[in-house]
Amino acid sequence: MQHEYPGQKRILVAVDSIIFGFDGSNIKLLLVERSLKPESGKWSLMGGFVEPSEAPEDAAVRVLEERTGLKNIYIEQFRVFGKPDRDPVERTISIAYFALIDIQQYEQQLSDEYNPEWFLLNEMPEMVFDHAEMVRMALRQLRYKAALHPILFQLLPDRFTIPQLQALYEGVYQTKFDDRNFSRKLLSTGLLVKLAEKDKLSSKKGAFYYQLDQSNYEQKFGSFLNLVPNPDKFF
Amino acid sequence: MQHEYPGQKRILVAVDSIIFGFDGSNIKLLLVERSLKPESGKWSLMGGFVEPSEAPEDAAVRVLEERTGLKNIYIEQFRVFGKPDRDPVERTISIAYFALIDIQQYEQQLSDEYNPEWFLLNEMPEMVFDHAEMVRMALRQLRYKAALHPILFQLLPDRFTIPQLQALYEGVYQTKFDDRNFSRKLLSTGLLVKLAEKDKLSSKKGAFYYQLDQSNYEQKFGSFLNLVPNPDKFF
DNA sequence: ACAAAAGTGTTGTTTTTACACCCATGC
DNA sequence: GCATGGGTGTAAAAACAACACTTTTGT
Repeated sequence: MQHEYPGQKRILVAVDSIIFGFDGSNIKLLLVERSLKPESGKWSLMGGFVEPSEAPEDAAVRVLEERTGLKNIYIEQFRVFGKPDRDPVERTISIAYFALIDIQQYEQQLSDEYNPEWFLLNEMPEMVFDHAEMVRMALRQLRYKAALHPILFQLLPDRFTIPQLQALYEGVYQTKFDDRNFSRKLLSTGLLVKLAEKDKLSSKKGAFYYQLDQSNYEQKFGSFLNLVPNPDKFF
Repeated sequence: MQHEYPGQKRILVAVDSIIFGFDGSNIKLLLVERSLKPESGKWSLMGGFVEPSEAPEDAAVRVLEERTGLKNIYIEQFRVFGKPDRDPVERTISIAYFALIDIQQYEQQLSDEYNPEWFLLNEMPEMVFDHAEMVRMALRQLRYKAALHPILFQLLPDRFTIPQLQALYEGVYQTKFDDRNFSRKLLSTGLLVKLAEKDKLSSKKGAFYYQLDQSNYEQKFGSFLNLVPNPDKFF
């Protein structure tokens, strides 16, 4: 590589992805066990280095696919972690992304070459470097963003019921919402298309399946919704 | 420098700050003229490289002070721009910050060693690299964040009147707001402390000066306010 | 006295909440 | 028939928008 800006120091640039999943009842995080010294045996986010010819976002997508086999997932730049000593091996700047996936879909696509594992948020193992802080901030960001935008749909399968969606929101915010108001609020957004079929597994009456109305979804994604009462208190 | 992760390529990391100011009537951006080839003569954000021993945020603060003499200003990480070809000289990843300052205060502190100049948003000069895109996204982000959080106070002097504040909001969103509702909304936030003195320059009746209630400000900063009606339409 | 800008009052509308109640079904 | 969620109805409360009107003071 030529160094065209002389006298400047180049720095290692990594990408790390905080991968949130939902199994129908709980929010989980996908981690891998670190094999290298130091801190081998601790758990780590999915990460890798940015190659010279690739944009950071492409690197995050590539690393995710290499490590898990996952393609076409929702990913969003989140923030940079760059304290000089955050990686004791060598100064490394990390661009953190957060990713949202449907765990079912993941189980099909899964490559377990690297043995990733899902962890509940309150049962997190010891993590390398500053990854615990990254997770803390990503969760905060997820709560912030999900309070305003219909982002959590990315965690559900194509077809889902309103009670499932509510369980998801309750998992993210660790609270109970009023079922009746929640479903009415959701339906009033115009984001959902009701299907003919019902899910009969989780109740006797059965809950109708819905799908996202894709065009409304894209159009309304930018605007502020209010699916979460008193969101402030969660940050 | 030792390369402890062998086989990985290191990359230049820069910081660039989008500096918003308010002169009492208009929002402006502070730019400098680029002296180096290529693209010399075009205008550039305040930027510089991250040193090996410094955190990116510290670099942004340092560069800002070196270039403008400004200290203690509001700065916030915004996003990373990292396309491989964004800087034609050499592959460089830029961490963009946005900064908010009171132009009056700036004029006192100003070091004009680098001849920075203020530009109106609709009179922007040709800019280097991808800086025009950075500005576009920063403005969007400013509008987004200011619709939810009382961030624009950073652009005003310590003491300010409600009509001044309204002019600022109207500048940011390029709209007129209803004066009467705006002031009532603001006062109801509990963020303001009324002072005894009035500003008699801009009207006959005179408008009372206010100050931020610092403790309420910090406490309520995280929660969602609603000073901007229909904010959606601005993104 | 008049104009001009500041800021308060009033009212109708919309949004949000809280909670009662009915619905569909498997057992 | 009865227990178990799913979902709709309703009414009170809160937030919001629109706009009339009063207040202050320089000329």
